[in-house]
Amino acid sequence: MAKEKLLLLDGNSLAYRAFFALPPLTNDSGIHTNATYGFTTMLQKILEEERPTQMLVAFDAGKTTFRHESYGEYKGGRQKTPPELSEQFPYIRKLIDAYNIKRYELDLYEADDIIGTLAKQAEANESEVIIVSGDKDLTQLATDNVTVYITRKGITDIEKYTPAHIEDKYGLTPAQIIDMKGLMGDASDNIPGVPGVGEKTAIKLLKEYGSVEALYEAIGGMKASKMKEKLVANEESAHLSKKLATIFTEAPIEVTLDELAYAGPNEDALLTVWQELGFKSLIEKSDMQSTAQEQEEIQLNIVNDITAAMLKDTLALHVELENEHYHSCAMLGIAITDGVDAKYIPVDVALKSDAFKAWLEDETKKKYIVDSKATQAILARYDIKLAGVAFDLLLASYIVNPAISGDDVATLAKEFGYTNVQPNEVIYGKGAKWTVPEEDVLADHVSRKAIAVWHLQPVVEKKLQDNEQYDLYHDLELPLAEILGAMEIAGISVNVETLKQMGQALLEKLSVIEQTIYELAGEEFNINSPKQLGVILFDKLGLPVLKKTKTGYSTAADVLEKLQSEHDVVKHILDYRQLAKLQSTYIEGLTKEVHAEDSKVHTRFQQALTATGRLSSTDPNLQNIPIRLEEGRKIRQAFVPSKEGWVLFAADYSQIELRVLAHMCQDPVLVEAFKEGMDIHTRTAMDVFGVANPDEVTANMRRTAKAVNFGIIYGISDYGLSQNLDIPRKKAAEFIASYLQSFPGVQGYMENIVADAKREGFVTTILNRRRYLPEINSSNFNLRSFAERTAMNAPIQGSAADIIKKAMIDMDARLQKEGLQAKLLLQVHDELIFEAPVEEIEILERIVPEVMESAIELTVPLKVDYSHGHSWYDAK
DNA sequence: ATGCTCACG
DNA sequence: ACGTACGTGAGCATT
Repeated sequence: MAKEKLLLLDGNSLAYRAFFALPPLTNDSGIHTNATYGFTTMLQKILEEERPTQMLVAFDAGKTTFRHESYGEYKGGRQKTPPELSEQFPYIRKLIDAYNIKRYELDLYEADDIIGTLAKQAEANESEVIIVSGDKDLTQLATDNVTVYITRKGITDIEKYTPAHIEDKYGLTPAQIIDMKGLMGDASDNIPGVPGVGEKTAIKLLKEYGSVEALYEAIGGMKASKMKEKLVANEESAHLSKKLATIFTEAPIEVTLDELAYAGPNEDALLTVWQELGFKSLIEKSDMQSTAQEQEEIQLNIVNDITAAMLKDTLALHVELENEHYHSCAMLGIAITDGVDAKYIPVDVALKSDAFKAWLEDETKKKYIVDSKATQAILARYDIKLAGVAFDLLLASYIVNPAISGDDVATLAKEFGYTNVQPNEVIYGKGAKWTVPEEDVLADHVSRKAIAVWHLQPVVEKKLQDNEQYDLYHDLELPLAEILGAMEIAGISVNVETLKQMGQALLEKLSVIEQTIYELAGEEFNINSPKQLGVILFDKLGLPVLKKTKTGYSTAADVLEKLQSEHDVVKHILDYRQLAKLQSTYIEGLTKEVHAEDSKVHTRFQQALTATGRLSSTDPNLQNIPIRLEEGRKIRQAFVPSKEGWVLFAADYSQIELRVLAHMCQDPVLVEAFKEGMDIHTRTAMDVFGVANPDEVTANMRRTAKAVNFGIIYGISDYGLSQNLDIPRKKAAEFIASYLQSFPGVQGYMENIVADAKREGFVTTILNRRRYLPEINSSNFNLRSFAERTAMNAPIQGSAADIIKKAMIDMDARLQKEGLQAKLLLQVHDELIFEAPVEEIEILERIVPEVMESAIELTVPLKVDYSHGHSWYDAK
């Protein structure tokens, strides 16, 4: 018989966890759903990952348990279960039933005891057992066959406690967890323990004595101390606490293991509960949606001949593509609609119609499109210059809420309550199963997309108007899409030969370093594998473990840097890492992206992706080409102008984010510093360190001040700063306090922006871009803190993005007005890269800074630095 | 598919 | 006490 795998869930604990981890969601009928939703997602994930053969969810029974007999105050002083949670328990039971999972509760016993008892029985049967709970007490049950999963931060993130993990984490055996509880107590269960003994002390004592009993036997020999006094005075409490914390594994349960067989959910029942609770995303994700998503009939003609009458003044247009790589992929089909009926135009029919091409290029013929940039780019490959874009669903949705994910029309449409279009996955399948369907199915799908766009245009534009974001969408993002399209289509030339030579040199260097590492390590292994590297460094060579990841030892650069003095191999590994990154990502990866026809790379700028309003760049990412280290920076020598006699011209904003901050907070010292053109990090150092004269600021003071400035932009935390500067957290906290005292305007801004976010649920940028922060009022400290830091950072990063986007639009207009050949090629968050005939450099040096600096007027000046050269490397 | 690491602003 | 800097994308190893 195949080995059984038993999954035991602590129902109460997980429901509580889910309730407090998630914001207070409600469904359409006003029922709270955060606990049910969290519980469901956790369950889905664990079912998917573990595929158990047996399952049970245990619940606590009534108020009193056998523990109350020995200790009346057990779980005393607990806050009453919030009513918002109580109302969800019936649904959780319903959900469990719909999954066909056994649930069980037993009078006088807690869920822990049921779980402990069953785990023990199953282990005797040689089953594999997994226990899932939010309560670390359960870890005492871990054995070689029983793993305890404890949720951490949220509910789907799980820490797996095996005996080895417990040894690693606490230096204790699972059984000693009970002793630990006995000594330190547990406030949430009102278990007293020994006052004054916390986790650290408890572990120390247990490492020395082994158990509570052994400790008290040996206590006579312990040298006199405050701690000894406390231990002696509370001996009884320690023994009682240990008893209370001990999970009872002999509970008189009436279920047997054979009753726990799990064979999957009752899909109909589950779907019904999900619908009742309003779990739309889960319904959509599951395979059960076919029953859920009824599609209405549409009017559709497949046309073989395009007539003038079809090409109206305003139409929704959808060009369906094979995949997202619109610079290289094929078109699958085209649809147009005026909302009444749809016309599906096969690609070959469209391409041979001059009337259709003329319509596409006619500025006065208005088009409503999902993704105008993709459409512009694909048509450009057939020498068609798309004009007259009057609506872009992707951009409009993104401005309404940048968190709206995905570029699939169905996903976007659903956000606005329109469901009469299927997700791509349903039509094409995904992964290896992807196929283009029969023409009638394809025609229907593509037409539905066009119809969706037509219907959504007024809906989404209205929403933009209501939010006072129409201008941002219409005057900034929409024209920017066309400019980005032109940049992508233009591409940037890459000298493949240069890359190839660099690659050769790198390979030689790498193989030398590789051999050195093997020699120093005493064996060959895969240096690229953090797992294997960890074994070599920390097990074999015995280096101290300073940081761990979820899955093992951390071998990140900041850790290795601290280990350099411990062993010679570390330095070589750092070198290897640096060069290997260059080789794989920037030599090999980039080379693969160069188009053979024109020797250029054509990135795609994602305009509707980031949470803050920034762009991102893919295939290849041209926004993370190395610059900080010289070896990497040389990669930029391969980026060259596309024509003889041309050069690359680069212009970047100096300190744009800090200037934005100065503008928004109006702190007098910060504003003054920028107005006077001071070095801002030096100025900050003067204030933080209380130095009156810039000359007295040392390099180290400036470096610290710079880190503090970054911290301010990111939403400061003492821990973050301490990590960055590798200083004690206390020291970091002092720097921050000193900063905020010197710049009270900044402090006020930070406080206000967080308060605004808590009230409104979102923060905004200079041009009224929004970022919603649903977790800002969470009772979960981590979620809330993250949202608070985001509230501080998003307006700064987002406003900087607004500014450079506006500058790109102004710059495009200016280049046209001046009749220049210069072309904008790239944007890298705070810099613009052009190529131009060398004769135009003089004029660019005048107009580029002028346009960029006046893109949006702030109360502090914007400053732009610029340079040019025969490669991107030389434009420095 | 996911986690780790590392490249950029 | 909690457990962290903000925003991205790509390659590799591993499951």
